[in-house]
Parts: sequence; structure tokens; C-alpha cells
Amino acid sequence: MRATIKDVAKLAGVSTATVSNVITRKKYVSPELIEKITKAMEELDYTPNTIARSLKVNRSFRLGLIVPDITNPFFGEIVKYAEKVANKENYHITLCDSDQSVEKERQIINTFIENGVDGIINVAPRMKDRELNRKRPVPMVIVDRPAFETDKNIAFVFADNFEGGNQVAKRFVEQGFRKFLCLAGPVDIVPNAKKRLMGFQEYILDQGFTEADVEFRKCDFSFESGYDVMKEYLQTYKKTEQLAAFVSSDIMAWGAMEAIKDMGLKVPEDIAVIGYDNIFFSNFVHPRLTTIDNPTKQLGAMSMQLLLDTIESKESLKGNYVVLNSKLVERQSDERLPF
Amino acid sequence: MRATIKDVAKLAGVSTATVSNVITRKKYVSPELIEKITKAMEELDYTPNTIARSLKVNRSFRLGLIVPDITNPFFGEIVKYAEKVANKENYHITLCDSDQSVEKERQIINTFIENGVDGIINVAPRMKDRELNRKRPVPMVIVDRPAFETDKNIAFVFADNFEGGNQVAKRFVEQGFRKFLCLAGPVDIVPNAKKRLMGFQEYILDQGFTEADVEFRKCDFSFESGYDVMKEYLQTYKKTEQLAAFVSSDIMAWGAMEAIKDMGLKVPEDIAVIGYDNIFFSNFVHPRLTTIDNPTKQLGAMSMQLLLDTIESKESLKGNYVVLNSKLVERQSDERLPF
DNA sequence: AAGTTACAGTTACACGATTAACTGAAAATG
DNA sequence: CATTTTCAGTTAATCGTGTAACTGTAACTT
Repeated sequence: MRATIKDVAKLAGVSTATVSNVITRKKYVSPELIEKITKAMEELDYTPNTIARSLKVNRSFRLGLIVPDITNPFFGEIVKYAEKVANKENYHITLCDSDQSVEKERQIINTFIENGVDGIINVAPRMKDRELNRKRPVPMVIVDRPAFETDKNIAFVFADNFEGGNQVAKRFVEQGFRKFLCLAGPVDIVPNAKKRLMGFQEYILDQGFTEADVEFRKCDFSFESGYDVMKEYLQTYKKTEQLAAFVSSDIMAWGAMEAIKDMGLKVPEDIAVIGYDNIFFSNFVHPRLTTIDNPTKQLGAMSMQLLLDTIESKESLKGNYVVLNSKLVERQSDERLPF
Repeated sequence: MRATIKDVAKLAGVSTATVSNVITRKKYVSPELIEKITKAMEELDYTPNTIARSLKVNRSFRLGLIVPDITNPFFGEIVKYAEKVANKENYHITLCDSDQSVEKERQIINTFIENGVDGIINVAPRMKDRELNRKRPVPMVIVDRPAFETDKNIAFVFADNFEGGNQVAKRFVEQGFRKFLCLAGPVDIVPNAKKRLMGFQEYILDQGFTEADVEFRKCDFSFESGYDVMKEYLQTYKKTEQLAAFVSSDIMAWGAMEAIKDMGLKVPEDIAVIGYDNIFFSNFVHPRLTTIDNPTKQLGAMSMQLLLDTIESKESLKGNYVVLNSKLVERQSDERLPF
């Protein structure tokens, strides 16, 4: 049986209050007693019962973390860095995978609250803004997704995806491309997917190109959809000049590049490709994928820091926006060549 | 403020015991009271305080999960499936990333126990057998790693990596290769890395080949080490016939294939490659990677099921071994060609 | 020296649930 | 009808902490 604070108190010949005081360091205890108590704790292999403490102080030192798919290294990285800063401050993470289902997301949030987490980090939620902003008894920070401003104890940490789409377009235009395609993500469901597309389109149109110069197709961010949609697009494609394709997630871009190869075309010679996310392995697919670096490390670390700061300060989140920068990382998949 | 069981009892005009009984369904309560109490719970938006319950019943319904690197999709998949079965039985997962450090692993286990988890799943631990087998107050199941038999409330779920290495060798030999290389993982630290190598070597030697026919190099399972070690190997490499390379993790194999390309050679024309793990994306690198399917789904699901079963039955784990099968998945990276 | 202050350490209650032991009225028994 | 049994529901203890309120001694004040 595990030793309790009473056992320690008895062995050390003091009251439980004194033992508690040496553990929490909230009151002065004489050096001799500290010594005696410490010895007793060691002898009994005592370790405080966190659950009992949680009940008493009404804090669990646990944080709930929701991701759409832990299998995706993009989310894996966010989790990793978020966890790093949580652990440094002695908080623990309860992870749940929502499988991209709004229903599950809802249910996860509820059980998190029942389980008494001190805060929630919700990565790329699929919920509608309105539901997201519902008042909850614990602070929640939303990662990788903007929303309309609010003050319901919630905050947002995300990269500016519109600007990201912009950068891609700028790059293509500056290199002299004149025919554009965007394989967009699920623009109806994922706000960032829409932002990427809009940033891309707007820049190009601003440069004097016409709607006919910049086509787009809807996908769902998965490898398969990148492959399928690109393949279908290429059925009716006639090469007249080098096409510039913005495939708005790396995983999807890998799929699109496979489709291009399978159709007997080459990247970048026939079709230049730029992705989005900068997943680690994108540096190693062939050709190395030019992409927008989505700052996972900062997304994870900053959102967690923000959450912990508000928990520790006992203040409320105030609907703050933390907007991070993305930058283009130039590799080989988008080289401009004589056609 | 959150409503408590007392508030519900008062509003419904009954004792807290009765409320508790309708929640836990352990005793008969008349339909009328159930009705009244349910209404009261709804009105107050009551939800039981899990922490208080945990303290009382000495169960937290939380499980600790340790992985070496959550960024690696191989571990991501294990986590995903483990979590799925845990949630189905209303358990929650606390995830920690050990960053492959034994010291962190040790510390994580300790805080898990302090935090009162009901059980621990330790994926691919880096600890030595002896420490792993130390008696602990909670059951622990070890995933993706064998160990010497023991009965200290511990169990093991893993795939037979020796047999996996065997299959790779068999495949190569049957296809008619006669010159072999193995880029092995960290054989001193990770038992499975050693098993893969041994399974590979033994089969080949059993077929009458000599030690000179089958070289090996030590790596650390990372992309970079696959790249670096292969590149270095190729410095002194003279092509005299098609080489068969077993690169014992997919991620490492991607690196090795990049190195091969960078050195002006081709896969599989000059060097055939087989990986290990069957990470999702290995189906999509170019050429599609032939590999051993490491059954992540089963590893995750079965280990969790085993853990939950013993927790629910209040029995102890008895050092059981659950050995899963792996199978070769044939793709394009190992095609045998006229040299 | 009497009265006040300071303070190390203890007593006892609270956190929110579960549950063994109890109560008392109705039903069953002979 | 008297006695036992049954059982829905209550009372009160308990889980392992933290902490406000209290105690008693020693030091300080005047």
C-alpha cells in the first residue's frame, strides 16, 4: 500500500499539517523537523497523492489537448513542443484525437471539463466559430485557426495563412510564371484552407492576370485527394507553357507530384509545385519540395505558454490573437525553366 | 461555480447517497426519484467531479503513455489506436514524449505514478531490462520491445523482428541477389534493431553465403543517419552487380535512397532497397518502398486491451508475451533486374 | 513583573464524491 | 395478530490532502 501523509507524520512524530508545510513550503518549519520529516518520507517512499491535492486546491495541473489526427507529423510536432513547455512547469497533458469529427471534438471537450483539466488546447478545431466561442469554465486556446473576435475566455494562436498564400503567388509571379493552379484544401470546413486560396488568388489578380489564368480545385488535404484531383486535372491538360501549381498542404503536394509523375510529366520541368506546411520529410521527397514553413514549434510552444500564463495569473483569456509569421523555404520543386 | 452532488440532492429533495446511486446505478432507486434527480442534474448542469470520485474509489481512469518521439508517424499510429480502445472504455490517456532519453523516461514513470494513473503503456522504451522489470504499484505493458521473462506486473506486446529480418533476407535470396548490405539501427540500445540485423544475417549465412557477402553498418534510425551512412558507404563502392540493401527502418530507408540518388545511382536498378515499418508515406516515396509491415494498429490496440483487461479484472500482468506477425509488403524498390 | 507580541506547531474541518451501516415502514410469514 | 423479512432511502464515515483557526511557549515591551 502506498504511504500517506499520515504515515509520514506518525513516523516523524509531528502533525500532518507540518508535513504538508514542508511539502508546500508555505510556512516556516524548523530545520530539525524538516530533516526528520524528509527522512521519514524517504523511508516510506512517500510521494504526495496528486488526486487528493487536486480535490483540495481545485487545480489538477492537467491540460487537455485535442488534435484532428495524431498520425500527421504536422500535429505531432505541435504536440511535442506544447508538451515540452507544459512539463517544464509541471503540468501534464491529456491527449485526445478527434479524428476530424466535430461530434468527437464536442464530446472530448466535455469529458475534459468533467475530468477537471485546468485548460484546453484545441488544435485546428473543426467546430463552427459560434460553438467554439461558447462560454466554458476553463480557458481554451485555439491553435492554427482564426475566428471572429471574442472575449469568452478563449484565445487564438495561428500563422497568417492569407499572407502565406500571398507569398506563394508572389514567388510564382516574380519568377515569371503566367499560368496558375491551386489545389485548395477543404475551404468550406477549414478556414485556413480558404485563406491560403484567397491569398494566392488575390495576389495574382492584383498583378493584372485574369480569372482564366488561375484555376483552382477543391481537395481535402490528404495525400490521396492530392493524387486523385491532380490526376483528373491532367486528363484535360494541354501543355503550352510551364504550369505553376500551389498545392496547399505538403502531404497533398506529395500526392500531386506522384500523379504528375504517373502521367509522364516532370516536376518542375513541366509543372512547378509549391506546397504548404514544411513537414520535415518535405525536405527529402524528390524533388525537394518548396513550401511555406508553418511554424509548428512556435504554434505549440506559444499556445501552451499563453495558456499556462493565464492559468497561473488566474486571469481570463481575452480573445487575444497571436499571429505568427510563415516564410517561404526555397527548394527545387518550383524552379522556373525555359519551357 | 460548478454544481456538486449536494446541490443536486438539495434541489431534488433527497440525500446525496441517493443521487450517487442513480449515477452509479449500484442500488435500486424508484423511478419517480430517478426522474426528479435527473431533472435536477440537468437544471444545474451537473456533472460528477471525477477527481473526487477518483480519490474515493482509488481509480483515476487515466492511463500513462510514453513514446520516444510523437513526431514519428510510426509512434503516432500506435498512440492513435491505443487511444481509440481506451476511450471506448472511458479511460483517458496522458501522453509524454521521452525524447528517447532514459532519464526522462524514468522521471515520466514516476510522475505518472504520483498522478495516480491506473496503468502505463511504454512504447519502445530505452531502459535496460533490469530497470524495466522493477516492481511498480501499477501494471505496465511494454510495446514494440521484448525482454527477458518476468512476473513483476508487466507484459510485452511486440512483433517478431527477428522473423522480419528473416523475411527480408529470404526475399532477397529468392530473387537471386548475391551481395547484401544491412544498414542496422542502434543495435546496442534498441533490442529490435539487433533482432532485425540478426534475422537478416542468419538467414543469408544459412543459405551458404559467406560473411564477406553480407556487410552491415550501424545507424540510429533517423533519416539523416540513413543518408550519411549510405553516402559514406558508396564512396568506396564499386558496382559489380546489383546490391541488395536492407535499411532497417523506413525513415532511414528514405534517407538512404536519397543518398543513392545523390551519388548518381538508381533504386532499384543499381541498388535494391527494402525498409522496415511500413510507415504510411512509404507507399508514396519514389520508388514505392518495399518494406516489412510493422503492425502499428495491433500494437496499439492489443497492448491497450491487455492493459485494460488486467485493470478491470484486478489481476496482475504476468510477464506475458504477445507476439505479432509482420509481413513483407512488395512494392518497387527491390525489383531484381539484369545488371 | 505583568502584559503584549511573535510564531512554531497542532487541531479540526473542508474539498466532492462513494459506501457501510443504519432506519423505519411495508410486506411476508406462521 | 405478532414477528420477521425486505428494502428504499438516509446518516455519517471515509479517501489524502491543504489550511484557517487555534494553542502554548518564548521573547519582547514598558
